Amino acid sequence: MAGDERKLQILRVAVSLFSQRGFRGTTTKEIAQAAGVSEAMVFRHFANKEELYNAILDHKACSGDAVDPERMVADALKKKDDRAVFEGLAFGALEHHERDPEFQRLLMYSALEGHELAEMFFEKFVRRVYEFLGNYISERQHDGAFIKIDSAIVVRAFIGMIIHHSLNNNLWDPRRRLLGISNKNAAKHFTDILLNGISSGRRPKQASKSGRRSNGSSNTRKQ
Amino acid sequence: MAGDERKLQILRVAVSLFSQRGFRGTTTKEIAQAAGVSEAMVFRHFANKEELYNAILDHKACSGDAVDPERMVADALKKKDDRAVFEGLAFGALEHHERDPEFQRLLMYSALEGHELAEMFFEKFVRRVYEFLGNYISERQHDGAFIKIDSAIVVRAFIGMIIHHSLNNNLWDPRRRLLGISNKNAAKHFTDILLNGISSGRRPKQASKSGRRSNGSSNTRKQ
DNA sequence: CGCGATGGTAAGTAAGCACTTACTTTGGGC
DNA sequence: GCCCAAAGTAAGTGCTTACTTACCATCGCG
Repeated sequence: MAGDERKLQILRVAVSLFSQRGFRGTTTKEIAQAAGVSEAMVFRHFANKEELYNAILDHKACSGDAVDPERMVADALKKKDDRAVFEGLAFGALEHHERDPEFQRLLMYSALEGHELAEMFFEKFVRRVYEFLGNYISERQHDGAFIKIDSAIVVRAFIGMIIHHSLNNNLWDPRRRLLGISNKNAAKHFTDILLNGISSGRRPKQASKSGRRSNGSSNTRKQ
Repeated sequence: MAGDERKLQILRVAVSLFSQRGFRGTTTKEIAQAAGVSEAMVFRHFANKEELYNAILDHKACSGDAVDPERMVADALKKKDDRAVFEGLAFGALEHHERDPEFQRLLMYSALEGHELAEMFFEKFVRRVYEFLGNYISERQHDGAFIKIDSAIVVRAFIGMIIHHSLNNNLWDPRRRLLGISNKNAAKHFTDILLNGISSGRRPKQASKSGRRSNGSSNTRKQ
């Protein structure tokens, strides 16, 4: 196998293991075994374990995975289609986390263990979401569409619903014992709550066509 | 130092270290040193590292820390004072997480590392919150006070705002770069958004006395 | 053919790990 | 004052860890 090929393969295997067990909990031997090579090969491609971990950063940033949430809802932003903005962001994030659950674990471990990866993600991603979404909300407040409230609080509330839901699905309750709904439904209902929560004036009380028999332990399953 | 005293001290030190570095990342030597005793003493009181970790469970459950969120807002529930119910829960949780930030880290590590502690917390705490809060919401929907929507989704949305906010304060953004508000304000605004979001009929558009100059990067500091 | 760059390994090494053993100190009751 | 249990330790044990060294194998190329 060619050098660069092997290097990438080791990195991918490492990402998977680091996301499962964290940096401290993953041994270089495990990584080598999972990649089907000897430990020495790992250290030929990466000077040490730390460098292997840091290489994830560049890989995740450079490879196609880098999502730009602002561009994802760019036209909705231009059209001031609030529902499309928030639901689009929510759905995009939920789908992303479902497709790549490893990444969320990796980030959580990274934050807990205090690695650069978490800090970088925060700076390059989270911060920007707060900025552009906060600005959009401010704009709509100026339009009189939203009530007056610190836009950062609104962003936190909305991101909170989404991230917490993903964290539940990926980490705490993967069997969906508490709540099992499709990402589309989740995005829709979170958006409903938020937009109703911050919209000013008369609101188009939605017909609740998906309003459900609502007892506390209902467990909507998708499909 | 008496046996039980020392045992408790070792346990407390262990909780602190486990919360900082996780189970795998904490060595028994470190625990012993932090407790000011030799490693052998740790193993006199706890058969092995795993048992020491599991002892945290009993300790956290038995000691006064065990909060019953349902009882905390019991009279608000009885009076059907929606605002008091949600704001009380939010404020209680936020204060608890601020006073004992170790616990949230411990839980996150526990969930990632797949320990019993996380599972137990989920079963004994999270599940019950979803149940009683879900039931309350269903009741209020039946009263016609809230719109029709799966109550579990509402619970998830609200818990999401709170937990995500605490997680930001404790883990991702302890310096409050994105949002620095008092727990009281956070609880109030999250409750505003949620109650506006799910209340049916005419709503008492709150006067927004605390509505703030709202630009995207505002950074309200408490005090 | 030869030969050097490249992909790969077996077998280390020193430090660190959870856990043990064999021993010393201490303090309260008779 | 003596005794013994309980509190405490120094110095291991065997295993694992991150990382190294010294060596093979295969291939393209003159």
